[in-house]
Amino acid sequence: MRIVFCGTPEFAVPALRHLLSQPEHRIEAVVTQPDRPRGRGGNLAPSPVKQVALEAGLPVFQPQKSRSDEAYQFFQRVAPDVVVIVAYGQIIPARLLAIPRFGWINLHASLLPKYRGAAPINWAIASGETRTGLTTMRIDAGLDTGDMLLQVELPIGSDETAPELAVRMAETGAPLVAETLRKLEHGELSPKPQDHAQASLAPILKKEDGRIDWLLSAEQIYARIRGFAPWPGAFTTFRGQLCHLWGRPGTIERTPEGPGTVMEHDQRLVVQCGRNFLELESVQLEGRKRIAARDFANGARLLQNERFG
RNA sequence: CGCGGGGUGGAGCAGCCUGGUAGCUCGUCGGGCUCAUAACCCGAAGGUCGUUGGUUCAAAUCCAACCCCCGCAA
Repeated sequence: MRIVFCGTPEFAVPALRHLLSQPEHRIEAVVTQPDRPRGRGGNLAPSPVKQVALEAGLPVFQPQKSRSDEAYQFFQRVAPDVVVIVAYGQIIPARLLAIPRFGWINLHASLLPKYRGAAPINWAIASGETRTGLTTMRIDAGLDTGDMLLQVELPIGSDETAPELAVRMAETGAPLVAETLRKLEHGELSPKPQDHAQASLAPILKKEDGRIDWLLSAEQIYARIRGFAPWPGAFTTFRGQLCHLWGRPGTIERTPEGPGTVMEHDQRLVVQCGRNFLELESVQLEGRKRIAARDFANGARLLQNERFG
């Protein structure tokens, strides 16, 4: 089939590479987000998908807005059989959806209808899920509301972080996209409507999502540390400064002092949570490097009953 | 030139505003104590205070430029 591939971040790269390796498909062009400032210097950088596309010698199109006339004309002109869209980062207007004969096929990183939206991997981990999955679906006018095509499940490791899971999911998703296209072409798919009553949202992460609520249990906070890595991470406030934390739940015998209280216990630095304790592994104060919890305790001169938050 | 914080023995920090012989916690090494210990006691080593230049009798401290790290914003 003649394909236009839309995608932006690292997550979309395995799917693109996999399609490139399939002789029965021809990728006519790649659509990705405009080059954006990256890193502290704010220098413009191409998206990971764009880099791969350029290496492969594919034409690249980077519309500022997908609902522009320019974008509409682009798809009209290329007239692909199908558009594959993986983590592109823009909503596709309805008038574009009707252009390709086989429609728009999306790879979404959750077991739809759960975790619709931009950050399904992060929210699945942060919510404490033990399994998740990938779904291929037809794009419709809604946000991840289209009919489902194929689905695979994946377990979430008990200590797995979002970037780690994302790598596994991207690799698992790549062949799933190819299988979806093959069956689509041969009429072997039976699109399945989502049960909208069971839907949940995984909205794009905001900085404030990373702020730790010390009333949550240590297990819940640990899930968020893993799910919100590497950004926004899990942070709190220490002596008026932003303070990122890493750690895991620990069981200790200690008299509760109130949520957020930091204390040294048996050579370990622990923080009381709503239930149980978070045992800190490392700490990063704003303007400083990430350091081991032990080093932090040595330098900070903790006061009795001092707390985070 | 987007805004802001920071670079001090091996690690983490204080000192800088109000220049005047470098301090704290931990670690390392030696010794002691103990049934024992990441515990405790005694002692020691280890620092061109990011770099370069300037001001000064005197600079970690004041001024300028540069390098590196981080937070915010995207």
